[in-house]
This record gives sequence, structure tokens and C-alpha cells, in this order.
Amino acid sequence: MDPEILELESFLPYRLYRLADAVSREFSRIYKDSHGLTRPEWRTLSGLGQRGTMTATELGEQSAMHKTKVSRAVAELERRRWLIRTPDDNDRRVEHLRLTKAGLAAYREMVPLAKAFEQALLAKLSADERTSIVKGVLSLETALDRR
Amino acid sequence: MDPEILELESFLPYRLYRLADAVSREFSRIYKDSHGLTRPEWRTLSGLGQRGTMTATELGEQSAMHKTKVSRAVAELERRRWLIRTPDDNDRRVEHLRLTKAGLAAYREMVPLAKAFEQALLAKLSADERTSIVKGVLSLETALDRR
DNA sequence: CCAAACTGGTTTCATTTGTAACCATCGAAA
DNA sequence: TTTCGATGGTTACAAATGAAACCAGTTTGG
Repeated sequence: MDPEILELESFLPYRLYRLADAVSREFSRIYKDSHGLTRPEWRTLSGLGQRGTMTATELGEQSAMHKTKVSRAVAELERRRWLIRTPDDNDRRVEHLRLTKAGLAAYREMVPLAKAFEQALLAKLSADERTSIVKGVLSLETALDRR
Repeated sequence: MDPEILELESFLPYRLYRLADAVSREFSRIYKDSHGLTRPEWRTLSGLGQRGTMTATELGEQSAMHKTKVSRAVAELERRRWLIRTPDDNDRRVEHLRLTKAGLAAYREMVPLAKAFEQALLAKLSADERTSIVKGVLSLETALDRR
């Protein structure tokens, strides 16, 4: 392998990014086409749907989003009346977020679609390949965590 | 597994995206910190460094970028005098792009860093895990291609 | 008790991006 | 040859993003 040349097509960071981008783009149709949500909005909805109540900071940690993204996503979901904020009793900087009935309804509507999407994706792989991708992703995740 | 709830942390599209994002962010320091390049600019440089001469369309195909990204990246690299355009003899819409000496120098400087980055990343994994990630990514790539 | 450092969250501003419209030019078909 | 649809590439505009400044409230250390 020529050390002067980098073969982009086989360069792992590039392949990973391109793959994730393609998958994410495809998946985004579920929340974008149906409800016009952005990715941060979807993640916020999803996080609150899953956990019930969270603060903005917690949301950011759970869904790997910068706090400005969280802030804007929360504002938009609030505007839609899909979530409400309740001030924290002890710390007046903090607000607890949770979905309204409408927000929860939207979440519940999309969850099966999301799961179906993932299933369909994995269904294109052999059992062996499924093991590989899950294992490979996990190992890279943990490798990145400790550093 | 509760069918009403989606566990974001174990949802493959999310994990894939987060992983690629983290890796890409880390990697971007190589071209951003040293030369202030954006990702599309880096990919353009990289594509031309690897292949020698390409048209904008070919660049877009090779590096999975939308043509507006290519167009802007090419314009910027041209402004830096890192690449030059030569009109095609037969088709006057087409231009062939190639790196100048300065562009090539920058490319040659970054290639070893890029390779070292990839090596360092893979070095954190066991041989088994390395096989998994490569195999898993490949299988998903081909799964997405045929559709 | 008070200043200084810190934290949760928002806003501002510049940059990046995506979509669509656009301008050539080309190729095929009438 | 003229017309019309496709193609290579750029541009305009709106929306999404990131960095840094910011505000309010909280904790810590002197």
C-alpha cells in the first residue's frame, strides 16, 4: 500500500461517517416527513418518551447533543405543546421537562416505525454480520470512551 | 423489551451516528487545526491527491458529497491556489481538477497523519474486534447499496 | 458574609448546510 | 436544424449548526 496515498474508500473514519450519514438520512424520513421534526427535536422527543422526565442537561448527555441544540429543540417542542417545563424546587436554574399528551402520542406513533426501520436494516444482514456490526460498534464506543 | 419504548442508547442508527460523529470530530483536527480546512475541503483534497485528476461530478461520487459542497470546496481550494481547473476539450461544461504543487504538498503532509489516526483507533481494539467492525461496516454498506 | 468561580440554560453571530432555482452546454429526436 | 430534456456546475436563500458571550442562580473559599 503506497504510503503516499490515502485510499478514501477504505479509510475507516470516512466509511463510518458515510454509512452513518446514509442510515440517518434514511431514518430521518420517519420523523421529518411525518411531523417535520429535526434530528435534535426527534432525539429530545425520544429521550423524554423513554425516560419520562429529564432536565436539558441530562437530555444533552443522553442524546449526545450540544446544549444549544437541546435548548432550541426544547423550545420548538414546547411551541408545539408537545412538552412542558416545570421549575425545580431546589435549584431555580433547572427545569424538568416532560412530554404532554400530544407529545407522547407522537412519540408512541413513531416508536414502532423506528423499530421497524432498525429491524429492516438488520434483516438485510446475515446473523453473522449482525453480530459483527453490533460488536464492532460497541468495541469502538468503549475504545473512544476511555481516553 | 417494551414495545412502547425505544431505547435510544441501543438503537443502531443513533449509535452509528454518534460513533461516526465522534470519530469524525476527532479526526477533523488533523485538517482543521493545521490548515483550517472544512470536511468537504479535506475530502476534495484527499480525492484529488489520491486520483490525480477528477471532475467535480466524479469528486462528488467518490466522496459522497452533494454537488454544492463540492462546488464550494473546489472554489476555496482554488482560492488558496491548491488546485487548478482545466476545461474539457470536448465538453465545455466539464472541468478537470488537479492539485497544484502547494496542494499536493499539503496532501502529502496530511496523509501520514490520517493513516496514523486510523491505526491508533484500530490499535485500541483486539484483532477480533477489528475484524468485526470492518466486516460489519462492509456488510451494511453493501446492504444499503442494493436497494 | 461576600466575592469569585461555576453551572443550567438562552441568545447572538458567523459559518455551514440543503433545496431549489439557475445558467450554460450537450445529445437525441423530430 | 430546431427543440427539448438531461447534465455539469454555480448561486441564492432559508434553515441548521457551533462557538462564544451572556444571564441568572448556586456553591465555595476566604
